Amino acid sequence: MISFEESIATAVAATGTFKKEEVIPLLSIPQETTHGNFSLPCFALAKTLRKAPKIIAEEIASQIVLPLGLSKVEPVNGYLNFFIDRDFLAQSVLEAVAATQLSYGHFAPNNKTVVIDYSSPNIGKELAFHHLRSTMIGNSLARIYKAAGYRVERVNHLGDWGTAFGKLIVMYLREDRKTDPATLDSLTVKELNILYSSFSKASKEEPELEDAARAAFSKLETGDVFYRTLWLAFRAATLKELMRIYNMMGVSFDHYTGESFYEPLMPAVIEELQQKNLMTHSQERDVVMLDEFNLGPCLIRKSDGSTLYATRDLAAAIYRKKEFNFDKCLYVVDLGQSLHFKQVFHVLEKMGREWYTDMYHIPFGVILNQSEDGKWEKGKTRTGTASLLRDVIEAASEKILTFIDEKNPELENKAAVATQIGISALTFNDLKNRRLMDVKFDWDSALSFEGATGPYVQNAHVRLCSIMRKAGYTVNVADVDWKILTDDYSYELIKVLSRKGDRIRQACEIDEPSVLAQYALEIAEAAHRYIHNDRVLGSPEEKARLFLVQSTQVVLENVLDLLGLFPIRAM
RNA sequence: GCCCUCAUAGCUCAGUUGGAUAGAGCGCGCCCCUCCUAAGGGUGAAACCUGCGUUCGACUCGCGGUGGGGGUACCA
Repeated sequence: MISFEESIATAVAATGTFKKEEVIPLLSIPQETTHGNFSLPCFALAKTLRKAPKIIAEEIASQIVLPLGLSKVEPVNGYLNFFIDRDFLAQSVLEAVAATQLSYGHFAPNNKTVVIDYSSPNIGKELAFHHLRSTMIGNSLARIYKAAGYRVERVNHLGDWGTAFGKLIVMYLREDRKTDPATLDSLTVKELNILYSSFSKASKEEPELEDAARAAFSKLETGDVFYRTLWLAFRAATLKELMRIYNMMGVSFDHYTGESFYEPLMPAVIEELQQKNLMTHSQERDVVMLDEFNLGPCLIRKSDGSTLYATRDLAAAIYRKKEFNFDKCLYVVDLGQSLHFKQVFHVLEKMGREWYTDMYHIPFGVILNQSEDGKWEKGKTRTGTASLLRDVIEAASEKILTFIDEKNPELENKAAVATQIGISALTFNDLKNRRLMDVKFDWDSALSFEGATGPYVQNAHVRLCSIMRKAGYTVNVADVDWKILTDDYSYELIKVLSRKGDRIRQACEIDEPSVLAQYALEIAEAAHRYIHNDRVLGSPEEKARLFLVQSTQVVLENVLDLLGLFPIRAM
């Protein structure tokens, strides 16, 4: 199918004014309905043609031969406004939806591979609310990239290696806990979390504990069997809880390759750095200097010889390139780590890995918590200022359940649906704004489900499903009279549906799920308005209108899915 | 100090890649359930941090301020 933009461009070019390739980037979609579907500003030509834009627009309008599907063109104040035939638009959009269903607006495979690293929580700590961001942004990006034609490798780069484990080990042994298999097997994240905070507290009194932790990690890294047993137990306990939450959220990964996975690969990295003469010894540590990029040094090895996360990220990047031969590799990590990624990418550059330009840090704003003196600052798991993810999910689900009891007490599987709506609400709240925006967390707004929220979008989907259910039959494309779908409400809704492909492309280009979240709101809004104004069941226009309802439902269902929201059918 | 990032209505945010009269939600004022889920629809008041610059045209791009947040060698 030839796009409207293209046929307009061809027609305009035929008048001998604009060149065809000049037109498409200039075409915009006016916000005013009275300005048509596409608008071409003619100001750019004023200089070369030595004419007023107003005159140019009028001349083109009088000479142009309208392509198929356009009903009129109108010159106004130097703009050229194009109007699409309403029934032509209805037919071309809805036929495409009918033919492609959930994959309407998706792109053909492009033979490119993208690796997306997201969620990547630290083992030994409970998931805090801020982990929702990386998890859901990454989850949505993975779905968006797939829709855009990419092969996607979803990687959970678990933080299961590093000094943190030294801390846990030190604390565990210091508290003289049992280390028999049964006890280790029944460990919970909660206990580990407490162990963590006790370490932080204790190390304030005894700073030498920090050294003990580093030593313990060093011992772990050099292969101490007993320490490794403890480490495995800590890891397993966390993973169990992690999987429970991921399942509940509908999130999954192709690879759970944590930092420890790269442990055997690190000596090669260090050797290469040495061979290429990139590593220098400074302040007792092994570093790569990055002065030429106006950056501080990248730390490769501590004074006791153990590695840091930059070392492991280098090994991981090299491994991923070899394993997946990616065209892009994304790191969905908060903006506080942008320096770290800049350093890692530049070290790769210095190592001669020319694919370092395919590595992208996809930063997002941090969750801010209000402290007692009223200032907003980054929450800390350690000090307990950050809320736990499972607590927030639980509170959201509970609140939704009271809604259901009030509005639709007969609903089946109330509790399960409430959880799905609750999680979707939190997810949507996280995705609806540009990812770089900081999020000020407070319980009231996190649990506010009125207005532009997940439940609003889900409700639109539910109402569409409800109409379809009550109709009891589905309409075939061949039986639709397109002329019926030309009133203002149908037309506005169809226009929204027609933009799906554009939105997917844009969301993918700028790695921004909020593009689709805003789009979901647009669909929901147009759908709510449509079914409020155009009665479907029992009306003379029932067939055509029901077909529009079906089409809208399919489009919305997939958009919800691309965002990682549950497209529920009853609430 | 240096680096990154954000600034639009009372509050929380959109703004189609530089285009015409800057849009929503919450809150505030009204209206609409004998009507497919009122978790809805309609309607009113209300805004581009500041100064230069680029441009036919700037909320959007560039430079300088101001304010919030984050980062800045052995945590991740």
